[in-house]
Amino acid sequence: MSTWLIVDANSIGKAASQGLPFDPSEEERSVTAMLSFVGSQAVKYQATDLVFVFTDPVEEAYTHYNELLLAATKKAGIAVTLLEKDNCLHQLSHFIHTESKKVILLSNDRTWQTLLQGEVSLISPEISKEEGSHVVHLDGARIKETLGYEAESIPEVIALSGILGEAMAKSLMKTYGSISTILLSMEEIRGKSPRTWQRLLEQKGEILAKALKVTPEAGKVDSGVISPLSIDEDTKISPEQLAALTEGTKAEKKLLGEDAIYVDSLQMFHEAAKRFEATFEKGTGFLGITIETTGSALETVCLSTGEDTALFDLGSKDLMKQVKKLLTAAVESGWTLSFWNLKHLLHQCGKIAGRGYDVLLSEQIGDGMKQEADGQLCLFAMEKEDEKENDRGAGELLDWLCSLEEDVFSSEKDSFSVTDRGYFTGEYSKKLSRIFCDVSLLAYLLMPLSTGKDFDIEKVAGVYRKLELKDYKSRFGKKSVREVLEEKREAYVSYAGVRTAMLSELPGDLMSELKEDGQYSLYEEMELPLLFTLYSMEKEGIAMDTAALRRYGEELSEGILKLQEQIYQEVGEEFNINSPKQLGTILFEKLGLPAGKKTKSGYSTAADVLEKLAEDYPVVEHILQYRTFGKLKSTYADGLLDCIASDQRVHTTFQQAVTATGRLSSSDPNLQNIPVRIELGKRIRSVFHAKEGYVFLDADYSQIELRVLAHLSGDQQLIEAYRKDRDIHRATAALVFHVPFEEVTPQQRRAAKAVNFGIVYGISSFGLGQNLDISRQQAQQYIDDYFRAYTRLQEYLDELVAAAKRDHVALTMFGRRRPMPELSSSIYMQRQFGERVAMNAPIQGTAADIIKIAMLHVWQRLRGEGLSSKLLLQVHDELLIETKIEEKEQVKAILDEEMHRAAHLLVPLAIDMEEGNSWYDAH
DNA sequence: TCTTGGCATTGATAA
DNA sequence: TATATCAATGCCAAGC
Repeated sequence: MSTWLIVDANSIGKAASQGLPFDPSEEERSVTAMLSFVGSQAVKYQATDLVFVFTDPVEEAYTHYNELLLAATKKAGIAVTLLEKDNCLHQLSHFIHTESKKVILLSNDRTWQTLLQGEVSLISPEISKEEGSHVVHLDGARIKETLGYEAESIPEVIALSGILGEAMAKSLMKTYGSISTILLSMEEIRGKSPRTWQRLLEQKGEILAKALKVTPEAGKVDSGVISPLSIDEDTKISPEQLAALTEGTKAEKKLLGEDAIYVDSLQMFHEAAKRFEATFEKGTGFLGITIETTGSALETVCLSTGEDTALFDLGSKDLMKQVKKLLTAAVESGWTLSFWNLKHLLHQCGKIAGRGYDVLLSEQIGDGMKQEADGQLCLFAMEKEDEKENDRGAGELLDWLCSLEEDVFSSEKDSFSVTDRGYFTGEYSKKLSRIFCDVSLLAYLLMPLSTGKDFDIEKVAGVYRKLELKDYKSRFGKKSVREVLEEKREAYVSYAGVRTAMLSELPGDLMSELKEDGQYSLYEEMELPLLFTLYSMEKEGIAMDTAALRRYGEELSEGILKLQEQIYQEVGEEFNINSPKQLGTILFEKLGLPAGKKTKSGYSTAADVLEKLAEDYPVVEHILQYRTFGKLKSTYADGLLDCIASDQRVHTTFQQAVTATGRLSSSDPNLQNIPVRIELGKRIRSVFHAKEGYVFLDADYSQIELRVLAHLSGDQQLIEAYRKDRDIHRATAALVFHVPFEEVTPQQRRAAKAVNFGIVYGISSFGLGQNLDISRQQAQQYIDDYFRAYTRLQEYLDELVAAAKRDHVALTMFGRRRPMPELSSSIYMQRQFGERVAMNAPIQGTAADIIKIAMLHVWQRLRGEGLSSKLLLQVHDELLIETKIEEKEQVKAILDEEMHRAAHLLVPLAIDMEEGNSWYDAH
């Protein structure tokens, strides 16, 4: 028996144009996508004949869409039939009965459900909150089990839905089975839901009429004559037509989830692998890889070349080996592997395989990973269960990834060099980028202001592919990968397929954008190689003296307790000192202290306010001390204790795609804000120590931002001061206050230093006044004097603002871009903010670029020269190296050379270097 | 009622 | 009403 596929062009067209996956504004693409979807269904069900039916009249809003569709189907030589809207069900029903064919209906119109019986089945593409876009397949035999009521009840359900809403209609029908039974049980319904009862009562007649209208018999009476579906012999689908149908754009096909093939046996894998290998041979491109994990095991690997997508269930070690083999083949054929966040992948593989650094605390892993399941990171979702050792070959994948990187490095260990642009280029980074692509870094360079939720793969696809994709959370809610795999396998395949397809397709788009922006070399030569440096730094971690940290915490606890007692006594009651609200009430109402600033919700109790009161009121001094102690205890003593892994080291995460200026940031824990200014806090640094046989070398750039500013502005006075290696703040004070260099008072130097900082941040007299606690006028005077001394600086800063206003972007020396939307704001304050940012971003960003270059060179030389000393931390202008004692002089020389030559400026780059057994001693 | 998530406040770093 | 971060605590509203 031949199989006919009858497509309800109106309803499917509507779904395609309004229900998304597709952009409604791009009707042509929607048509292509829809045709490809229909084609895929035709292939899937081996349809021999295909016919599009349009009901007449066509709804106004979709006229244009339908015209396009009509044209496209005609072009493809596919039969098109116009049905009368009022009796289309009847026409179809007639056709089905007279022709006795196997019929597959493709429609989103629920009234078509009434046609289901025998060999007739219905396919409806749907989009739901739970499952995203998916396909529902119904046939006569399965109606009861799927819907919960008999086929003949369908017209009644549809009629009821119009009055009571779909959910209520279905539930009533499941309970009572038919409208007549429902009407007989009115009293019972009245008890459960009076509103439903009332509506039923009011619209009884309406319901019955509606139900009649949606039966296949409807229309018969009116039209009398049935216009049959006349279908010519030449409507048979040729292979060419099918090929044309399934063309569509690749991404769109992925969206429908019909292209992804779920592979769960070794044999099927081999078949898929053959296809992939054939694709690899065709040429070069990108191969997207996403991997999902559950518990401590890899769960699935999804691969996509953009043309072909497959999801592999990692049920056995053998399969993992096969994946590796496949990837190797891809790399050997010149394919680039693209990952969303490669550093994260390396870490996860390491953890799963039980190597690298140990899992921190198991609870933390669970919680941390769950967040990522919400869609921030494409590659992993992991949950807290099943912590037992379960290596499904993940170690092998890790080995393989690392060996690729290792190969690249070792073969080129002497070839890197510093170019005239001042930063690293060379075969190394080119080879790296040939093998690896990190999409999160590409996206970051293009959109450095994006954060958190709007920085996941679905959103990036939205921006660069104009596709509206659902992320994990909106498709599967809070369900874990494992649950989803068990319950909604098809939906998951579709989800994974889309993401992976995007992963293989986005790099091209993003890279050409970057090339236009002039940022591509920043990616290839700086950010991508840095990824491996950061990975090894994180993996290395830094040793902690746990016992000492615990003692430190206990010491603080005692201090806190004492201060607390004292404060309660002085105030005369107990309250929560940590609550600014309660504290404000106590200080400014009960005790009647003079209130300073205010916040949105009451009195400000910030340190600068309290400090002014501390002299006169001892209790305020105690509160300030309490705050200090509390901060040190909760954030540093307790906080760090929670982060110590079983190797007695803490492994921070360096965020490479967070800041607007290009700096790195550090989290879990943040090791870039360990106290240093006050002695009590600085003591924490003695807990960070070098391991046996090693010593810390700590090098930091001296005033790198001001030096960058001197270079960029070309101000002769400032450049001279640095070339003569003078105390810059003192020199500034001498110029500003018109006194000889030797006679500058500490007070004057302090003021000059504050102005120097202020300049870097984008100066304002108010801000400077705040910082120095002087009047705004006084501060303005300082600024005027300052610019009189450094004449070129003011011009330069003005130029920066002007350029940013003109181009809507601020640039660093190395071409890193920081978009400047603030400057176009209609709000005065926003624009002011924008102006300061326009001055600060190039300076801070250039400094960030320079230290990244230095890091890369230092790290590469440490490895290249076969040393066992390891780079551990970067704190914006500082590098910390755990140095093997025998290697100390060599490492010192490396640090000195590479940090100096990271950039060639008009002023020297000065560094300070110290050594010690702990971070305390070395800084 | 109890838990959870988001916002505000505060303070640590670059120095 | 100075640039860039991360994290802890408290508070309050939403949701179960």
